[in-house]
Amino acid sequence: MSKVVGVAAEATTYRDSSGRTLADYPRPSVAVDTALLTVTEDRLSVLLTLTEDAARGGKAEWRLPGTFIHEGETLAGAVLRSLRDKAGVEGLAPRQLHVFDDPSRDDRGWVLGVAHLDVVRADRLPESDRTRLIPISELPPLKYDHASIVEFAVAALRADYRRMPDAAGLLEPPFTLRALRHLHEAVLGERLLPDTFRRSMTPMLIPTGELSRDGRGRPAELYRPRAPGAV
Amino acid sequence: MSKVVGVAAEATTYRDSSGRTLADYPRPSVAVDTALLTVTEDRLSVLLTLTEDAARGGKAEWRLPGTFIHEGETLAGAVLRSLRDKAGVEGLAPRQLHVFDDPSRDDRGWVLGVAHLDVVRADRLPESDRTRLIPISELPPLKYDHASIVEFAVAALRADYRRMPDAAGLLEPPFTLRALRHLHEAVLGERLLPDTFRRSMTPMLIPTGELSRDGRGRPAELYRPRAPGAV
DNA sequence: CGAATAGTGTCTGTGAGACAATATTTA
DNA sequence: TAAATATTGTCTCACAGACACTATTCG
Repeated sequence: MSKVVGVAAEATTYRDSSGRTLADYPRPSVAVDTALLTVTEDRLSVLLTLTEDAARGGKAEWRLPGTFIHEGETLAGAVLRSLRDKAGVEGLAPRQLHVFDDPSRDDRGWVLGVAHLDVVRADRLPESDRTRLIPISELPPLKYDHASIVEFAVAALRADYRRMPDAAGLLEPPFTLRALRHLHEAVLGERLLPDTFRRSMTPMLIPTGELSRDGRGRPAELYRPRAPGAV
Repeated sequence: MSKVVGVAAEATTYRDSSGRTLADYPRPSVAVDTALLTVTEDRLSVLLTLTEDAARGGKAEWRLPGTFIHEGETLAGAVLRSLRDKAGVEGLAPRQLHVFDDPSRDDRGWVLGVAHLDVVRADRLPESDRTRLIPISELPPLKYDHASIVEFAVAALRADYRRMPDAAGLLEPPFTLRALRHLHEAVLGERLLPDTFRRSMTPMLIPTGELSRDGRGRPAELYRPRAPGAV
């Protein structure tokens, strides 16, 4: 039998009931693609990059940052690596969304795509001519099934924000209820009543006693998120 | 470079910016494992199988049915194949739950495990000496991370049943509210008040006008599930 | 003082939980 | 008729939405 390159060494030790090893069966390439969401100028936005094809004379197309998973690496590790390499962002917490498995979804071959969501404050995203922050209400056509990934990601993030204050940590504590409400309005894409919002959020916030003196009117109290599960 | 066997043919056509093809990078094996849930004797149960190791003198261990994905096959296709081959069940609707990606989770090598949930009526599950239906409250130790998969699956199914009547179609319509309530009690693992349950479910049910004459007391009306999204 | 913003009082409607009453059948 | 089950009435509580009012600051 021909020699097999580029596969896990340990995979050659195990033999199944037919005497075959894992390496004797075809394996898919596995990619991770990440919808990196953030809020800029009160709008929920996603980080897009230009395809490499553009650099080689092909048509420029927008896509989500992604990469193929390496041996010995977790999916989250691959996501962090791709975000570092393609967007220059560090230290995030990727969340797995869905595996896209249509055998013909990638014209390069048999590729499973594991969609991820990650969230980061916009000020930690460096500007670049290969990447851009686009409001999710103004998405251009995306390559592969990346538009579906953005849909999954937005739905997941909105569910989080309906459940608790600043689930993704986009706000630096302590913050005012006004700032928190503006953030939620951006994420959810709808206006919220200040009094209803306050009453629904205060059980999950700890008042600091300090006041914010930013705006014109009466100073607002500053809050910190309460540890989830606490009374 | 050495010849590569057992990989997608098309994968050799595409070359990336470094001139490499997909086949030049190591790829993981991808397995699907399925928690096949059902209700027997008013208890939520899962289908377990004995590991092949047992047949070859190894220690007998319980696991979920699973298989490696084949080329050109979808994940759902692999799940259906594994359930047909290992449990003799046909015609289900697998639902993707989560990818388990710990590089050391499988001692045979680098294997990603895509956990799935599927649901079927117990009477369609043939008896076998290699498979068993075990109530989820009495699970034995499971191989790999299969105990986590069962947890994911149970949580997903319970969320479905909290949302709508018989989300998985375990009941043959038309059915009485009593039968539906017993089913929900089995899935959720808790008692439900008959009147509260009725009022929460009737908006999603269509009364047939027919009556059931099974039990002793006043006959119960028979209902069919309303198409989701309808008024 | 007046504008602006923060925060509270309170009314209303909705829906879940709970208990009680009524309805219809079989033994 | 008595027991069993189905179905409805209704009370209470909690909470979201909505509007109005009070509180505190800056210019």
